[in-house]
Amino acid sequence: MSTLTTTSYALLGQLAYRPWTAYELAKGMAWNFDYFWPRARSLVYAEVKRLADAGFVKGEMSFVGARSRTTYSITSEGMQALRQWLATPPTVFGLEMEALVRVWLAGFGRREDLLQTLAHTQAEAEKMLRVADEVRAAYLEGHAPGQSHVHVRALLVDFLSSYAQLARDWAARSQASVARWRDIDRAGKESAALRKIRDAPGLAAHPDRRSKRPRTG
Amino acid sequence: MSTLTTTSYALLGQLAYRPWTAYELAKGMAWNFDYFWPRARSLVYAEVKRLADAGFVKGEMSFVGARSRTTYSITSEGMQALRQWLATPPTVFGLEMEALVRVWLAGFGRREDLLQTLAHTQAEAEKMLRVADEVRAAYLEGHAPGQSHVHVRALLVDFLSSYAQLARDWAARSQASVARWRDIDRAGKESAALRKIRDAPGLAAHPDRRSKRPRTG
DNA sequence: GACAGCATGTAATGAGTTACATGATTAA
DNA sequence: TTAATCATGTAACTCATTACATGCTGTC
Repeated sequence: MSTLTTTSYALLGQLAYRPWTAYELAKGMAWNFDYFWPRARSLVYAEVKRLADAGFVKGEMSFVGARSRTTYSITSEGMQALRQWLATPPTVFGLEMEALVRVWLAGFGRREDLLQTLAHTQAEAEKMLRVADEVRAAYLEGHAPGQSHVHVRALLVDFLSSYAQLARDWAARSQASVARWRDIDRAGKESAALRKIRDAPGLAAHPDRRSKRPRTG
Repeated sequence: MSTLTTTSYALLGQLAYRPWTAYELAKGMAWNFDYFWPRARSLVYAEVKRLADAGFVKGEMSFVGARSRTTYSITSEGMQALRQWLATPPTVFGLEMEALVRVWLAGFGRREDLLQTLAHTQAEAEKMLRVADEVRAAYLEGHAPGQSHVHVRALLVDFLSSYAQLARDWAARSQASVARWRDIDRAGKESAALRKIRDAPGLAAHPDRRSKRPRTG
């Protein structure tokens, strides 16, 4: 066990609250991290075993009928490792968004393909907003699973809701643009494109871009 | 060669413009896709070879001194595969953002660790905004590498700039919140957190949330 | 008593990364 | 002529995924 991965720390973090069975951990990974650190269920089983080998968690075996089940809890070494990691700077900053790859390549496909991609993105973003609504309601009503950490979870909710809204709005306005095209070719679309590029947010603050401005194109 | 990956299609897409050497392809991957489909340089060499084995691209070997160099170009089968893929629905929608994992776990670390994570995120987002500024300037001046596809690239620029702005603004306002804390514990921070959660965007449109509203908390 | 769904994993495989190696080119 | 940088890969490894296997539990 040379170094732990971000996934390892996500698991350690869940175990820092209380002991979980492997199955519960897998469910928790999906519920808590899927929108910003998605991992397959089966990886959890393997990873928590690595953590046990390294002494950061310990597993207690019990039985359900003839079947064994392991409940894991964090050790003090595990807590220490978690605390140390939290003090290091983050490494990964980025998206992984296939839809954007498709947009980059859109010129080689059909206009309808692009519209489909955008519609799909909008639908996914709206699903995310609905999930966010439920999570927000749970916190506001005081019975969210992470209620004891509301003050930090609020930062997450803020980011994820804002992101989902951004994705939805972008998909919607992009669909509106593309819907006005009659094909995927460039001809006759440059000036609108350049206007969009000019109006995109830059490093300087643009408090009310996209507001009505004199049409000078 | 059973199935191609998104990375394969990203490469095919670059080759759809013109032939490239493996080195140029690797540079292009970094330049064009790093912000939404980041992949290691070495993967490009392996992947383009797979594409050649499958007949989707063909490589032409030449020499620079004693050293060989391969220039790849797309075949008609490759173009066809690309077009077909563009007609399928996208699969992946999501972030992969370590910083958010750290926020989720922040309660187990120190307040300064959280501030560091947020500052790092803000710096990265600002770097991204600077890059976006350069890209936008290149398009507006008419000499961007992808100028012939401005009309679709404008959609990308729109998304990425908006995303970078979102990340920066979130990091900034979150730092402001956390700066007001004296420790990482929950005590005394609930009501502000709940206010933040309530004000986060939901499925319904909130055109001017976060505007001044009567303080009733 | 069977069928659906929950629970608990293992096996095989692959996509992707880091580290290494080394030739060519350019500037000091 | 050395050092830095650009160019062109290969090798070893691991993180992660998909597919499979199988036991338990409730219900019709």
